[in-house]
Amino acid sequence: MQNLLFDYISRYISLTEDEKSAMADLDVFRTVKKGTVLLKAGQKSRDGYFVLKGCLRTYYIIEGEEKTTEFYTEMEGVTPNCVVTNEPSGYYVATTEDAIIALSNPDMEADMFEKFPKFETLCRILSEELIVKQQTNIDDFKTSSPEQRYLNLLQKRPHLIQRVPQHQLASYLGVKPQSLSRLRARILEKSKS
Amino acid sequence: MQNLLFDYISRYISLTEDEKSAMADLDVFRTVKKGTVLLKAGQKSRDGYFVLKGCLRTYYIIEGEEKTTEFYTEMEGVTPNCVVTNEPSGYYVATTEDAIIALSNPDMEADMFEKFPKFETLCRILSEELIVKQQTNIDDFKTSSPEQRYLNLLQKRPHLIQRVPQHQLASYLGVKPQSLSRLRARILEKSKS
DNA sequence: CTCACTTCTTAACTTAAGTGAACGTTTAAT
DNA sequence: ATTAAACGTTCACTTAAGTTAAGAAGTGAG
Repeated sequence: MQNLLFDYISRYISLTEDEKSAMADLDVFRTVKKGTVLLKAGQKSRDGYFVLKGCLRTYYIIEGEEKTTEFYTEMEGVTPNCVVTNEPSGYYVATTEDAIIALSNPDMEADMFEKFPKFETLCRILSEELIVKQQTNIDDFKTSSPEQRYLNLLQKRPHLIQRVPQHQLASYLGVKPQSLSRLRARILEKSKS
Repeated sequence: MQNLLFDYISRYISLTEDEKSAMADLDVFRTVKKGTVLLKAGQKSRDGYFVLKGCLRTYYIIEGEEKTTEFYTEMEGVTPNCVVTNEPSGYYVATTEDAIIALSNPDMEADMFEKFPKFETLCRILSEELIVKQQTNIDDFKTSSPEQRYLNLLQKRPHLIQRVPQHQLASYLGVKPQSLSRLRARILEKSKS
């Protein structure tokens, strides 16, 4: 597990043995069973989650209905709004599979930043990269129809379609499960002719 | 202008006179006429834009149609994807009004980070904040209908509706101009009864 | 192993957005 | 000032998503 994380970080900055052992001392890894809710809407938490294995899902409950807004798989991380704003979380975070995650929190980060300024650079770079990814994401969503979004997902994250329940996927695509079924049937129909 | 920017930054970190004058030396301010395209899709640029006055719009041209994805007004900034990824820009950036903006670019930032590490902290904090804002944004969009989005906008950025042409607003809300007209008529009808 | 529950799909009907067109109004260019 | 272009609204029609309901398939708890 350690190595997965080190390899990931090494893509951005080089790590000395000192830095690696400081990270190891933090004891950040957790194994989490499928279906575990890590954070509930309305709660405050200081924890960010980085997925080493498995899948996390963020969702809202609006008028009794779950609205899935994102899936996080290997080498992706979530920092819930509450960690940054110190207000109650807007959404739930749960595992959709058995998972291994790394936890982070602002205090831990501040410590690391002080000891190893390099980590702050890492975080800045990761943040900037994430901003671009998020922007691309929202732009793709805004500029395409549910059908296009599904085809897009099929291209960009084909594994997701296998890995997560259809009704969560539907909600993620911004439609009802029935519409996702229909939309897939429609696509299949087109590809025949 | 300087002071607007300093005041904004002071919300996050305190600035010494040294730091202020280093910033002043950068000569970042530009006045831009309404309708100016600052960046075209397909181009590479190293410039980020921070709006001091006026309004910027980002949009795609997809199958000959403009798709507006965001408006940036006072004290909001855009860093086009190309600045971070060094790939061609996905979208256009243009002014919708006469504007005063501050330019930034990675080289300038790197210089400042070296001289004043405080600025890297500032950028990290701003980035983290932006990530949360973006997430909230996309979540709101995903979990609501065009009508709800319009009502939401009416609450959160009422000025935008006055400031910006309807067809750009429609596109921003994910519908055609005709649908925005209809949707507004529908809302008006409801509020009567 | 069975029963209950969740999930996925299909169908018929309703509602809202897309499309194409018309028309009056505003804006911009010459 | 005139004229063309762009803009916003309305309408009739088409298409796709929401809703409600039903049934088949898969899953899990006891």
